[in-house]
Amino acid sequence: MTETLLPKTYEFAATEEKWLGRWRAEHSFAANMTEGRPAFSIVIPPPNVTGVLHMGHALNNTLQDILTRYHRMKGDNTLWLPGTDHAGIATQNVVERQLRTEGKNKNDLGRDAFIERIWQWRREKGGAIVEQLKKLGASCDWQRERFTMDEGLSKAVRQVFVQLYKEGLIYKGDYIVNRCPSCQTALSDDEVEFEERDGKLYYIRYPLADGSGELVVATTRPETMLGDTAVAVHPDDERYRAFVGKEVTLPIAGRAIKVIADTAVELGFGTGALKVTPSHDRNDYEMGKRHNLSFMKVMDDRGFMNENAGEYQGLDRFACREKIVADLRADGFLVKIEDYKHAVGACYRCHTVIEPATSRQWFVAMRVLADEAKAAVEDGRVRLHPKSWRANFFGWMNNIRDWCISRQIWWGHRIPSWDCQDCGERIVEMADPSRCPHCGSAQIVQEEDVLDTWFSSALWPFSTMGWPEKTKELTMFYPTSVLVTSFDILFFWVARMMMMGLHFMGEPPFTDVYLHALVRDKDGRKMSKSLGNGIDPLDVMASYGADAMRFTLTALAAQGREIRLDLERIEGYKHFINKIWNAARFAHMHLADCDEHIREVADNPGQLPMAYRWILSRAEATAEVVRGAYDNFLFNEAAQAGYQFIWTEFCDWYLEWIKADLFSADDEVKATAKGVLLTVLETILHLTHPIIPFVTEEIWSVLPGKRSLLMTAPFPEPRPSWRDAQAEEEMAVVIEAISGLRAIRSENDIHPSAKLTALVLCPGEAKRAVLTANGKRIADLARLESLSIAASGDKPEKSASFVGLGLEIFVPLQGLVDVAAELVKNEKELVRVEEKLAQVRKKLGNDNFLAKAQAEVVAKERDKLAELEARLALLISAGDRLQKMR
RNA sequence: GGGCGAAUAGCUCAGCUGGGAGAGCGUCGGCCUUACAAGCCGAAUGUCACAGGUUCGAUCCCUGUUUCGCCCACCA
Repeated sequence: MTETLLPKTYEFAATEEKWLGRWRAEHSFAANMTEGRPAFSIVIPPPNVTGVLHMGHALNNTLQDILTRYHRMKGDNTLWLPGTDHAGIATQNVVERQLRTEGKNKNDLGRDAFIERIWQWRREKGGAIVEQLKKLGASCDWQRERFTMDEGLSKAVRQVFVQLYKEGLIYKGDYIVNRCPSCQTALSDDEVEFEERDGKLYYIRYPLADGSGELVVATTRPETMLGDTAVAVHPDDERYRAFVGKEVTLPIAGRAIKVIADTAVELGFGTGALKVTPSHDRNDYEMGKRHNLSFMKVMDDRGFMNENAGEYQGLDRFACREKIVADLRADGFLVKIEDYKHAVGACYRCHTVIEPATSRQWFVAMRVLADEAKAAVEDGRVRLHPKSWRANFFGWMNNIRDWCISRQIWWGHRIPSWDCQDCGERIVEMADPSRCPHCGSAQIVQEEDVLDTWFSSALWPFSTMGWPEKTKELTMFYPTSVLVTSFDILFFWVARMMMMGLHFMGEPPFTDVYLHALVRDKDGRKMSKSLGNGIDPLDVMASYGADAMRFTLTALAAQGREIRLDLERIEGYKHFINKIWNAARFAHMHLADCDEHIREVADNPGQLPMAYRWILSRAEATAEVVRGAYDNFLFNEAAQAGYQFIWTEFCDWYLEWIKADLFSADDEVKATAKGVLLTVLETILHLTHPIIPFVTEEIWSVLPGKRSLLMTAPFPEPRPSWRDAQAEEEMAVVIEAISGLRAIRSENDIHPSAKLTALVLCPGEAKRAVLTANGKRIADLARLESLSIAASGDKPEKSASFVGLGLEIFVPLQGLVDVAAELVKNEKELVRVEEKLAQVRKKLGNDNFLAKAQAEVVAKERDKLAELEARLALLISAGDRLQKMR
C-alpha cells in the first residue's frame, strides 16, 4: 500500500475543467469515418440561438451524449452533429428590444441593415448556449457545428423550396391567421395566449327573408355580424331542419344570407344557430371554405371597421360593438344579453385581443408528404419510443392541415419568389432572376415574407451533412440512427423531418425516435420563468457537478413518465459520485505502483477464490443489463444497475472482503486481490462512463499503466466465462451469516469493537462447507474472536440468536441478553413465517395449481415449503429456549 | 368534448412479456472499523387508488369508478 495523493473528496469543478480541455485538445469528439465499421449518428435538436440552457436541454443532451459515448466506445463510426436554430421571431425580438433601448426601431435601419445587425448580435452573443452544452460534457463534433442560416443550409432550403414549388406542393393562398392589431403582425398559434375573460353573449334575431319566421343566433362578437355570409345549424337539429337552404335577412346590413347545415355547430350550445363570419373567425373560415361562402372583411389590420361596415366605418372594433348592440336593441333585433366567461386569445407580448384575419400566405400541401411519413411509422422503418406515441402520431397525420410557411418578419430565409410587375409572372428558381423570363421586364419584386423557422429545421438531418451535394457524410451517416427529443415537438419538427427526408432523400432521416418527458419541478409543475420554479442546470452543475446532474437526469428518465426533479435527489447522487471516487481512491492506494498486467488473473476466473468469482459474476451480470439498457433506450435501468452494483456489491461487500487479502503477507494472494480489483474497477468505469464521463475519465487516468482516454477505450464485450451461479449462491450464504451476526450485535447494543464468540449450526452439508471455507473472513467482517461451525449440537443457554435460511446463529452473552425483546422479535418472525407457510401450503394443496402451473414454479414452491418448515422449527425451538431464560 | 398517461413506503420514483413488494431521500438506534461522516452497521414502514372480471395464481391483463396530470380541439 502506498500513500495516495488523491483528495479525500472528489473535486468536480477542477476535474471537469481539466477534461473538457483535454478532450478538446485531442479532438476526441471528432467523428471517425473508418471503412467497414458500423455507423452511429445523431443530429442535435438545434437549440434556439437565443436560448440559455434549461433542464430540458440538460436532459435531452445528457441522453444523446450517453448514446454517443456508448457507441463511440463500441468502436462505431460515431457522429453527434451539433448546431443552433436561427429562431426567426425570438431572435428578431431580441434585437428589436436592443434597438428600442437606443430609441430606434427596425424600420429606421431598413431591412438589410437590420439583418446585418442580427448577424452582429449572433456573432457576439449567439454562442452562449453552445458553451453551456460543452460544460455539460456533450461530446458533439463541435468542428461540424451548423446554423440554420449558414450558407450551405440556406442553399438546401432554396433547393427544397424550388423543387416543392415546381412539384405543386408549395402554393400561395388565402388563410386566416392570428393578428395582433397593436403589434401589427401575424402571430403563430404558439404566440397566442388564451385568457379567461368576462364577456357577454348576445342573442340576435335574424328574420327569414320570406317572412315565415326567424332564427336567433348567439354571439360574443356582434360587431362581426356585418361580415356574416351565412347562418349555420346542425344537420341533426330538428328545430331548424326546415330552415336549411332558406335565406335570412341580416339585420342592419339588410343583406340576404343562406342558412346552411354543418356538423361544426354544437347542438346543445346557445340557440343552436350560429352566425358565420368567414373572414373574422377561424372556424367560420373553415366552414366558409366547405360551403363555398363569400368572404367579407369588415375590419382593417389595426382593428378598425372598414368600408364594408357602412356607417360604422372608422370605428374601433369595441366601440363598434357598443354601437351595433344599441342599434340592434333600438330596432328590436336584440333578444337578450347574458354574462359569459370565455377564453379569449391575446397577444403574448402586449395582451391585446387577437383578431383573426384572412391574408395571402404561402403553404406546403401536406397530404402526400404526411402519408409517406405515416407509412414509415406503420411499416416500422421509423420506430417511436415509447410506442404509445404511435396512436398520437397517426391521429395527427390523418388530420393534418396544410402548413403555413410564410412569416411577416425579416429574420429568416426570405422566400425565393419574385413577381413580375408587368405581366404578373411568378418566378421561383435556384438563381436570383434579374428580369422576367416571360415578358423580359426588369420590374420584378421579391416576396417580402420569410419562411417559418421549422422549414429549415425540417431539413436538418441532411442539410447539415452537405445536401444537396453528395457528400461522404451523407453516405456514411444518413439516415441517422436515433433522434432524441422532447415529445412536445414531435409534430412541429420530427414529423416534418420525416416528410422532408422521405421526399428528398428517399429514406426517413432516422430509424428510432426516442421521446423523453418534460422536466418538471418536484410538484409536477412545468418549470417556467413566471412560476419561478425553474432549476438552472448551470447552478446545479456549479454546486453538485455535471456528473451528479447527468446521473440524476438519467436515473429519472423512465420511458413514458414525466420527470420531477428535486434538488435532494441530485444531492444524493452527488454522494454517489463521491462514493465512486473514494472506492477508486482506495484502489489507487493499492494499485498505484502495480503493473497493469495484474489484471490478467481475471482471464481464468475458475481458479479464483469464491468472492473473486462472485464479484466478476456480478460485474458481468451488471454489464449485460447496462448494455441492454443502452441498446434499448432504457436509461434509468442503466443508472440503477450501475448504482446498485457499485455501491452495494462492489463497495459494501467486495472491497471490505478483500482488505485482508490486500494486506496479506502472501504475495500471490495480494496479487490476485489487486488484479481482480483493477479489473472490476475498470469495468465499472467503462460501463458508467457514458453517464458520468468526468469522474470516470479522471479515475481511469490515475490507474496503473500508460493510458489513452477512457472515452475512446473499448466498451466491454460480453464475457460469459465470468458468470458463476455457484459463486453467487455461496456468497449469499456467507452474506446471510455475516448480516445475522451484525444484527445480533446491533439489537443487543453490543459495541462494534467488542470481540464476540459465535456458534453457527448448519445441518446442510454444502452450506456448512461454504461457511467453514470462509470462516476466517466471516469472523473478520463480523468482528468475532472465534467462530465455531457445526452440523448440530447443544444450543448455548444465555445467548442471543438469529435464525436464517438453513442456519442458526448463537452468540453467548453472559446475562446481557434482553430476553423480553428477543421474545417479541421471535414471536413476530414466527407469525410472518406462519403466514407465508399458510400461503404456500394453500397453493400446493390446490390440484389446479399442480396441474396447470409450470413445473419450475411448482418445484420452487416445494423448495419454499421445505425452507419455511425448517425455519419454523428453528424459530419454535429458539422461542422455547428464550422462555427458559426468563 | 377527443386522446394519452399516472395512482406502489412519509417524500421522489423503479418494478420491462402475470408465480416470494424494491431503491434513493427522510425517520429511528448504534458506530470517527486506517477509501469515503457526502461514510459504515442495523431497524421500522405498504389492503400496490377503489369495485368487479379473466386465471391454478393479478401490483402486473380486461372492464368500470374516483382522483390527478398532460396533449389536442376549443363552444359561437
